[in-house]
Amino acid sequence: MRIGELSRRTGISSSRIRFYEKHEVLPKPIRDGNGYRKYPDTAAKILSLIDDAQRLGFSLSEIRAGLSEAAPKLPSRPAMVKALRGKLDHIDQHIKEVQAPRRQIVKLLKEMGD
Amino acid sequence: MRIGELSRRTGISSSRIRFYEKHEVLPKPIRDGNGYRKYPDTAAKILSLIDDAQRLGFSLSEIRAGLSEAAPKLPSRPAMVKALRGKLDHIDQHIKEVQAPRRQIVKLLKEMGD
DNA sequence: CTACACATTAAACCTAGGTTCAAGGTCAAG
DNA sequence: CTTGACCTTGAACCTAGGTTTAATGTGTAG
Repeated sequence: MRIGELSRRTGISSSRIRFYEKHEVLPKPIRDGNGYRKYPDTAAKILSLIDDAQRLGFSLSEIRAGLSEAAPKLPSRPAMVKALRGKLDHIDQHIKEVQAPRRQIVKLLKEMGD
Repeated sequence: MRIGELSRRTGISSSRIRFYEKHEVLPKPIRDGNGYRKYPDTAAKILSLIDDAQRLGFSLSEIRAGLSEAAPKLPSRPAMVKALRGKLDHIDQHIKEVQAPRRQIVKLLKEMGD
């Protein structure tokens, strides 16, 4: 599929897709005779993975690192499991970090007799 | 106190303090005869509040909004309580948002028989 | 042949949140 | 009266993560 369809399928703008390619987050696709990018169906899955990861708070360089480990045989089970575990740890760490100040706020409110 | 001491006390660089003033996050201090900024002791508390709020994931414009409500009588109880409650809600919302994908990862890992 | 959607590139622009720089003023100590 | 630490300003620069624009090529339908 071409970049426009990939964009439509994933809801990610073409410029963003090119941006990811340029910054080596998304692997370079092959080119058609006319020079157009030609993506395999798996590209949509990879893009969605990237999008999900970003929403989980991963930076593009973290995603790049995680993806190059898990890729190129993208749905290779052990790599996938490892990546998922990594994400889980990342989220849990994040929640922990955010709960310290949360507890402090609760304490403050309690002290204010409220 | 002058900007250098405020910076030392709070661990926030002078340029960052000037940046906050310029972007109306930190109230403009009075000026000394020589034009130097002269801060009251409360400035350190306000700055620390800003710093804490940022670490909780608030943007400067959210902080600006929250602070202008709570300020200028900074430790006015009802405003303070309101601000703290607001922060609490914000954090809880954030945790909620992050837990949806977390559950999905857990589910995926389970499905992979792992 | 023309129109129109779609593709290409490099480069400029944008927001957020700052830092760094250049050119200068102030002030206390020696 | 010079040195050094501190202060002032505006403007340029930086990273992240993109979007927009301009100039140009491609492919298909009427």
